[in-house]
Amino acid sequence: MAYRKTPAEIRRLEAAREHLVACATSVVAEVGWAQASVTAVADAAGIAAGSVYQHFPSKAALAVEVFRRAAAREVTVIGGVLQAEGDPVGRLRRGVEVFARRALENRGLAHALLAAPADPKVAAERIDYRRRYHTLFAEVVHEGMAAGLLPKQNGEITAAALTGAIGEVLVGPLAAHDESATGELIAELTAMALRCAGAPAA
Amino acid sequence: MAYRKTPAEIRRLEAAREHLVACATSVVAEVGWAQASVTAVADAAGIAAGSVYQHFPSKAALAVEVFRRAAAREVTVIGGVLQAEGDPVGRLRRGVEVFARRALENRGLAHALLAAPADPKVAAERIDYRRRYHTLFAEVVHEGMAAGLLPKQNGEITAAALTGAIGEVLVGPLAAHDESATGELIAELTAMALRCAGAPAA
DNA sequence: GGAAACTCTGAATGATGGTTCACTGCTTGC
DNA sequence: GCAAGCAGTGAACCATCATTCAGAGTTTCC
Repeated sequence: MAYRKTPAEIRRLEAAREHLVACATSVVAEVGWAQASVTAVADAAGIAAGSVYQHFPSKAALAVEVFRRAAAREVTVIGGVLQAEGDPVGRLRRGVEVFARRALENRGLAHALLAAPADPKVAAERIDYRRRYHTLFAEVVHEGMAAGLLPKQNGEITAAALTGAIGEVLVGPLAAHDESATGELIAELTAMALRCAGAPAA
Repeated sequence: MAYRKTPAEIRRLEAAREHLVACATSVVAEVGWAQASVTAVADAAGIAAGSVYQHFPSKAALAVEVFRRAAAREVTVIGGVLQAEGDPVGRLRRGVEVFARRALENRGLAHALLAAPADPKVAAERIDYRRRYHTLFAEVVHEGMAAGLLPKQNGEITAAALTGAIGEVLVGPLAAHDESATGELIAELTAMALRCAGAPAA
């Protein structure tokens, strides 16, 4: 017993891991999952390729961690908005707006989360990620129906539709490089979402 | 000049190519793009792996051909429905219905076209495929607005939203193996699509 | 029948990129 | 200072497939 990790050493290792995850996230946001090789990620973090395997058992595990962190951040934010106090329809509108704004502000990452080609493990995470949005939207839709603000409908289907609709509308602008007409885009997107859920026109 | 393809030989080669495309389509529908190796496809067609390269310069070229054929069939059918005579809203409803019914009747292929992980060349085709739906939906929405049946809106955004919404709603059931409640699914899906475009409730 | 030109075969080739590992150098506890 | 044990390195290793190619089998035309 001539070696035992001191607290400072543990902190240093954890920091290195965090740094790796952060750098990997940047690389993925910039070049997508397919181009984010272990070498590229390691280079970005300033370490050797082999060192990645001191923090993660495989490339897939690192990729999953990157996805989960980013996905959790988004879901938390949107969940907070959708589950706030007050009018369900207003919350839905605001949720869509925040979703779109955040995506357009961090396009690379949004594209990686929503649409960029990814290996199977990450694709599985993405399904889960979308399911979480389904759940959140379904809740609001159900509350809206209960409050008599939305017509009778299958909340789960509407929720899935909202997820898909918002994603598809944003994917084009996310891939494009011009930032024109963001305001109009968001206005039209929220209007569409409200119609989709059956909210009466303002 | 001691050899020149006879018409029968040309026909035989074309048939072989068609057969290869058909078998490749089946394989892709069954196991997805990622698992459809050249060997697997060649085996399914009853030829050697090397023979694939007499009909296509690369695996990617074959994959693109498979995608294009299947995509063109779907777009043609849905286009026919959406561009028929009569009430734009009715055509939209019917288009969504036909889309969903066909997808649920050929789940493997629908999944391959809509969602299954694919290599870049195929992914690019998929973007084009979805753009064709955008165009078709946008036309109907514009006609609906012109006829005063739909409220003022950005037709392109609604069209993209419809594409994404329908895809997302179907992807779950497409992956699942139970065929329960197909009727209700289609009914709810069409109702959602009409709300999304702003058609007044029936 | 036979030479030329083609199709078909499937094992060898090659490229890619994740993973390993022998080695270097640092940290720990005595 | 020193022995033990760990973190970090990066070149070698390895697995996976798409792709090639030399040879075998067919078809064509004289």
